[in-house]
Amino acid sequence: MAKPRLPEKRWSVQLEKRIQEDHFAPDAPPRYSFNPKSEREIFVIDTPPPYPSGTWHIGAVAQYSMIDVIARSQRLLGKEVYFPWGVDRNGINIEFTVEKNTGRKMKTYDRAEFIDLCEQTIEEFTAAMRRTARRVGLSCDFDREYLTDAPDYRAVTQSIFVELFKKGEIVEDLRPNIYDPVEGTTIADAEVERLSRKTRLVDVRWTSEDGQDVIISTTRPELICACGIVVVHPDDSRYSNLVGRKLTLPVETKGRSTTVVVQTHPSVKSEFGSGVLMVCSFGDQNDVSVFRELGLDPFVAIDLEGRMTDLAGPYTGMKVNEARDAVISDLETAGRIHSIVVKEQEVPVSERGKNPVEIILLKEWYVRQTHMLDRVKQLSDEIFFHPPRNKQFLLDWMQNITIDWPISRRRWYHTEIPVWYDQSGNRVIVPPTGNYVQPWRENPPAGSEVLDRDTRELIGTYDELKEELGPLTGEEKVFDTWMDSSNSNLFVSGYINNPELFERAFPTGLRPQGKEIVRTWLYYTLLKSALVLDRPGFQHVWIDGLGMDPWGRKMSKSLGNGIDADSVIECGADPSKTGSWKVKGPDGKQIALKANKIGSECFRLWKACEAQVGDDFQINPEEIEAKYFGVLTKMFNVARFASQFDVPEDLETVPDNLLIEDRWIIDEFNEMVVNVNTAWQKIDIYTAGQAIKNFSTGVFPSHWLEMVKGRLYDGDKVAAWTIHRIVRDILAMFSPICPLFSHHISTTLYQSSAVDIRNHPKSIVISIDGINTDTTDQIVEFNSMVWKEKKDAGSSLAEPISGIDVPECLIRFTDVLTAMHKLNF
RNA sequence: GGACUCGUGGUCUAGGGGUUAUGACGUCGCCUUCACAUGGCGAAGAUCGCCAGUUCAAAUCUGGCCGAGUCCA
Repeated sequence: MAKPRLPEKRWSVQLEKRIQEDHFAPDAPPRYSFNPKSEREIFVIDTPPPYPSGTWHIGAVAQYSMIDVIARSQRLLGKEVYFPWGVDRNGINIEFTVEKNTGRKMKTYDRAEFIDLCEQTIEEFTAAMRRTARRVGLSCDFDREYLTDAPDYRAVTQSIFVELFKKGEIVEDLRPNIYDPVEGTTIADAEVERLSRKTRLVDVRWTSEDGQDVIISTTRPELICACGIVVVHPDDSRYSNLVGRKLTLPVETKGRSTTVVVQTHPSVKSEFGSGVLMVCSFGDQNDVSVFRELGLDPFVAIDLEGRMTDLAGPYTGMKVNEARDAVISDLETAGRIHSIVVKEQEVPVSERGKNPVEIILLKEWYVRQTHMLDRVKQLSDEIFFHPPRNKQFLLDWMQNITIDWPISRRRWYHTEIPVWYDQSGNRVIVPPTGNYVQPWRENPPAGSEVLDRDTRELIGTYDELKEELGPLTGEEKVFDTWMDSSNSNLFVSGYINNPELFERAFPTGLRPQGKEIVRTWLYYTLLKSALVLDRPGFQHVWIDGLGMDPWGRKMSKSLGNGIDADSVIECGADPSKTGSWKVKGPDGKQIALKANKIGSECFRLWKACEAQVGDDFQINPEEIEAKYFGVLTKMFNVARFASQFDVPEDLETVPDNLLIEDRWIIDEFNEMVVNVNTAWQKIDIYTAGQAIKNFSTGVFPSHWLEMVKGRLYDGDKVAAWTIHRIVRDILAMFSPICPLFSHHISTTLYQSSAVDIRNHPKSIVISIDGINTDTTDQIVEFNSMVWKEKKDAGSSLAEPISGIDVPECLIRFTDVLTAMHKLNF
């Protein structure tokens, strides 16, 4: 046997790691940089900028590798791909981390000092994330890294804010807001989640003006002071005599009427409690909508610190929980408690802080959205969704939207709202486009404009009016981080910073993301693109499922079923470093999973071939190794086998003396090429992966290779051409899925890297005379039959056999099959 | 409580009115060492979650139920 040019006997994670390190070495050529001036079709991917929190969830890494597969396959199709590397660094998470690390609450710090601490901390996390990104072979343009907390990014967020403010799409208003009293900030609907808690459902006896007793159930007795009305269901005959009567509030209050009137409302559930509902400003979203519907004036019962206001009379100044206890005990003393039941209740809490939220009247900034929902939906009809059914998540969410998007937050490590107020408070100053400003610590830059605060009418330039504005007050509030994130497509496509590129790149080529953030990231982005440009934000939206534990449950700390990304990627990176995972199963028992070798290429191959886009996928390292490491080994061995035969100088020109078996395998290969190419164009990773895997580990080595071994060993140039042409092209098509693997083999065998190829392999033009759609099945069937015969006869495959005829349908393959099996007649 | 998605051999998966229901992993038996035991041949293993309906015909369509998951109230 000639010496194979691939010296390694097999694919290994050690080898993978060496290739990876070379590939991303500081002095390695920049293979993946984006050229905005390129003549090629521009394809911008609006990658989800990960939030550096210390660990990168394995499901997210899997998803990110698939985005890389898309980026690489689009390059292979000849497009100029911009696969940005962005990091999302704004937000309350890092503030919490700093608070936890230092044991000090944010508001005890000097603002500038706290911001510096956040920046340092997030930079450490970011560095780890950059390493992992390269380790899994992401072909991002790392040199153009963008950070959402950097001045250039924040400038875009602020500029878009100013633009929308001038257009009247952003307004300031006093409205009920969801508020986290512990963290002291407003949050949006999308940031609320529900936790199950034990709550006391208190049945309180109220009395009407004519002396009737009425039982009203409530979990929020401390809010009786904010009760604006009592309602019953219009069909509830038990209470029809009450409607229109007045009830006396059962607790002491201050500065308000001591009675409320009873009315009917269809939202009341008659079977809940006594069927009588007190509506307070604001116990929950239903209260908000009833208040709005009936045109009631809300009472302010809870202040920004989460304490009761003067309205609560004797309870003024108490925290909500204290007030609840006090009210219950006073009601008890007054004999007004009918009963108390402890119930499981779902309590709305803030997603980040897990604190029970309150609804509070606050002056905040809003992006108007309720008037845009139809338009956003229309525009989204122009976008291709992958898979189409996942569009439903977006539609469902949009159907639930009833209020505008509150965007101001009372936090610090976020993009500042770029507004100053003049002395009178009637005029605002906003910066010119492209500036990043921090109003809490600086004055407006030159070129700022002065606008009427209500009408947004331009009054003049800041430079002219400086003197008459009086001392300015800078806005202290900041933006919801989704205000930054929802610009990501505009930012990466060149909006504001590169108009020439933007012209060509928008709507952004692709938004890939997980389905769990459809209601936030995707929706807000589409809303922004609609408000700013009245255009769809994307050409394609690719919505993937979530990575689950081996039993199909969400991975979470509380379940103890998490699997760390690094442990899978580094599994087998040196022989002593095998993987073992202790995971809590559904029955609560610890289960140990073990694997010897996985690595990033195997991990990527698994995700590409295992899960259709959009479905949740179970992550089980044992299975990844068992099912996919062997595929890499097989493909590696095929290439290694080929590498012992000289590579023809011209792999482009098709030899005119191909034998029938060569033309047959080329015909099979051609079919695969077409399938893979079509799949890449449709952003269908699964189909492409399956097609490549099946051909490369199936009929190609098992049948064709066995047929032509003899010719190859005899130095047949035509067989060598065929094997090298096919292997070379397979590597190109495979490079999006396993780039390091393909890169290594292709550079070793063909002196040029598969990952640099910018045109998809084409079908090889040949005559298919003598080959039809059944040929492959017939060959497989015949070969299997002969192998079985030999096995049954107890002879080795290398031994001759007699008594077998080549069937009529394969008559043109007689020579090759006879030689292959050593058939004697 | 609601919406959406999903239930196909032990595990994962394809298919989507008529097929001997696809393939992979695993299991079992046999073989082999000339690229590859990371290989080859073969076997066992599925009433396609349950029930009803539509139809000449249902894993596939419809409805209900059960189970899982995600999201929401």
